[in-house]
Amino acid sequence: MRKGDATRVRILDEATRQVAQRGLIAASLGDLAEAVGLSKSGLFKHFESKEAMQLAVIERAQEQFTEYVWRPVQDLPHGRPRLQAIFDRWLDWTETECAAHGCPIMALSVELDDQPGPLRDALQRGMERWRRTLMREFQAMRQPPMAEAEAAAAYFQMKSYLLGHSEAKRLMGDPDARRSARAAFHALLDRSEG
Amino acid sequence: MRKGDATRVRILDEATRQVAQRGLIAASLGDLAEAVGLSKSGLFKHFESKEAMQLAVIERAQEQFTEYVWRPVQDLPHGRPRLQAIFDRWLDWTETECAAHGCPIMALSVELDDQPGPLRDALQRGMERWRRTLMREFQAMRQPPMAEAEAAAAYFQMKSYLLGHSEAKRLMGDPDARRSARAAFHALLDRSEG
DNA sequence: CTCGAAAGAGCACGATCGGTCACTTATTGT
DNA sequence: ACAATAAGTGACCGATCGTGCTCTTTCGAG
Repeated sequence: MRKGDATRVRILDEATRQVAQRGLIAASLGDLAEAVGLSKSGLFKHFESKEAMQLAVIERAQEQFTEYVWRPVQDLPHGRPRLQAIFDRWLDWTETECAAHGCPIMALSVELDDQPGPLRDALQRGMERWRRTLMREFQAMRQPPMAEAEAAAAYFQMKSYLLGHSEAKRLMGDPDARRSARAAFHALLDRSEG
Repeated sequence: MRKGDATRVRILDEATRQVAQRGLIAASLGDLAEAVGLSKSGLFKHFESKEAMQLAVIERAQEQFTEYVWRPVQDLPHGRPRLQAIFDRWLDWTETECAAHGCPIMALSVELDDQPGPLRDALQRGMERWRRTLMREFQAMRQPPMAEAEAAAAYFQMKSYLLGHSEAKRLMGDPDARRSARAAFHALLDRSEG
């Protein structure tokens, strides 16, 4: 039961890459098996169905994101220092980690946003948790903490700048994308500070 | 030669819907033919290949967007009034026009952003033109016109809010998405005004 | 009205899709 | 070390993919 788990992770990591590049539907078991170095049926034995694998991919992608963006900042002080570090780390995620194949979470977002079901639910759950986390960081910028509505507005803008950065950088090839995003975000932090 | 053109438009409109929902690769000629009421080969005669059709879909989607967002505002005064109208119209595009199947342009953006070739080029071209148009509107907010770099920064934020709105509304089902986006955008306009 | 051309139907192709099954090989607990 | 079980293989299924081909229907210019 131990070797199987290692293989399963290898499959999911490769699947995450292919999903980021081609989307959930277009990522085929055949290509995936070849990339991992397994036969199609050998790979398939690790999952009950393709949808089960897709679900696992969604969880894995969010795990990777958390590992990359959240882990390095979780010892920083709450509020502005942590928010700045998260933002920069998120930019790195988009520009470096996802440079070759795209961001799996963004690919999933666009693909699943009009497709109800357990897959979308899993994605929404993870993103909602992450949103609550970031809102708490905004609230911690002030003493007493800012109102929930204001934190929600701040989160909306932060997330927007990150989406804007991704499009500008990845699709449009804008070399100033990172600078634009950071400038906008720092202005937001200034506005949010008491 | 006239009936063929009408059919071609019917095909492209339906194809645009399917591309918005499932993506370029996953939108199949079989389903498309059935939805339009043609045989697969009858439909195929209107295009040299699937890629040629995909290219036509990209052009058509941008045409639809321009028609919906730009046309109704082009008689308004330059600067703030027109920008406000564009933003609201764009929100309508996302919330109403694309409610059922998603925004084709956003689907194309995510799918093509790491896939060089004529398809991505066509998409980039259209979006760059639209960006220049919006930047000119920002510049027209001031006398003398604001610097190009500042207009670029303003455009970046505007586009970001629209992306944020789409994700909040469509994926997360946030009922406040429109309000959040409008509030952020109006604050941006205030900041941008001389 | 006629006739050539355009529009479309029907069929078939090789490839690939997700998925199953019987079988062999490798790993693990005892 | 040995039996039990997990991991992985290969052949195969029906369905569907994009794309040709030939044939029929429909249209529009003269």
